[in-house]
Amino acid sequence: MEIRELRAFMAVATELNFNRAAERLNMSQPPLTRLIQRLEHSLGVALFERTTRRVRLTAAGERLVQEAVPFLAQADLVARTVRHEVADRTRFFRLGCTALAFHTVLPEVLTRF
Amino acid sequence: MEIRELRAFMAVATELNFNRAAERLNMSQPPLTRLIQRLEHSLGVALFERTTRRVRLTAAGERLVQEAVPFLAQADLVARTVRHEVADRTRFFRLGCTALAFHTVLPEVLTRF
DNA sequence: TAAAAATACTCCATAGGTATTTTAT
DNA sequence: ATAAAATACCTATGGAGTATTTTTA
Repeated sequence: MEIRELRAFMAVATELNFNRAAERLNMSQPPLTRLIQRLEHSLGVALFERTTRRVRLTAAGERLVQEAVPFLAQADLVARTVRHEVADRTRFFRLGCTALAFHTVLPEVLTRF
Repeated sequence: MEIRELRAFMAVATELNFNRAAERLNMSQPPLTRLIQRLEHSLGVALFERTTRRVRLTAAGERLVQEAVPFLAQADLVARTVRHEVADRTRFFRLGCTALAFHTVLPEVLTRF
């Protein structure tokens, strides 16, 4: 189970149509079908009941919708949190020096960081 | 950011050594290095400070450890929950029939499910 | 008969492995 | 000098696309 697969799953669960979901995901329908098949295989569970006319969620699929929404939200939060950690900790500063120092003292000083 | 990458990250964060982490993950060291590089790139953040002698977590890396542990636990929970949904709903039964019915009535009955 | 999912098939990207290089102690 | 991460390179797996087939309402 990968995050990418869950995003694809949510697109299909929302549209209940593989073609439209694929378009929304900027991919074509066959790869999306295989992505969902792979997810179903890795979970050992059918997520959709599909005929060529209708796509419906199975009970397991309904449950996954409930689980995936907060889970994907948490995934976004994790990424944002880590990025912010850097923003909070990184401080920029400018360092000026004379033309002479530029190729004498400066290189040596910089190697210490 | 993918779940697989986070698992690899946790292995390195735990071992603080790419070779041992790779072994633990049943892969070789170079692909692991690239996996971590990809994760760092997708987050836009350095997670480790590495020299050839020492691997240390950056501030962002420390933060990701804190985030990844419960996140991966939730990922496992999601998968288990979905699988259980099926276990709870799926009921097996045996269906016997005569040799004659096997190729007369039975096929037609089964097509209704 | 038409709309939509699945499959077949091809191609390319990328993941993984082995060998090598680089680097810090 | 050595241990360990990074890089180069190659191969093969698998991911994406196009075209086609299948299916059911």
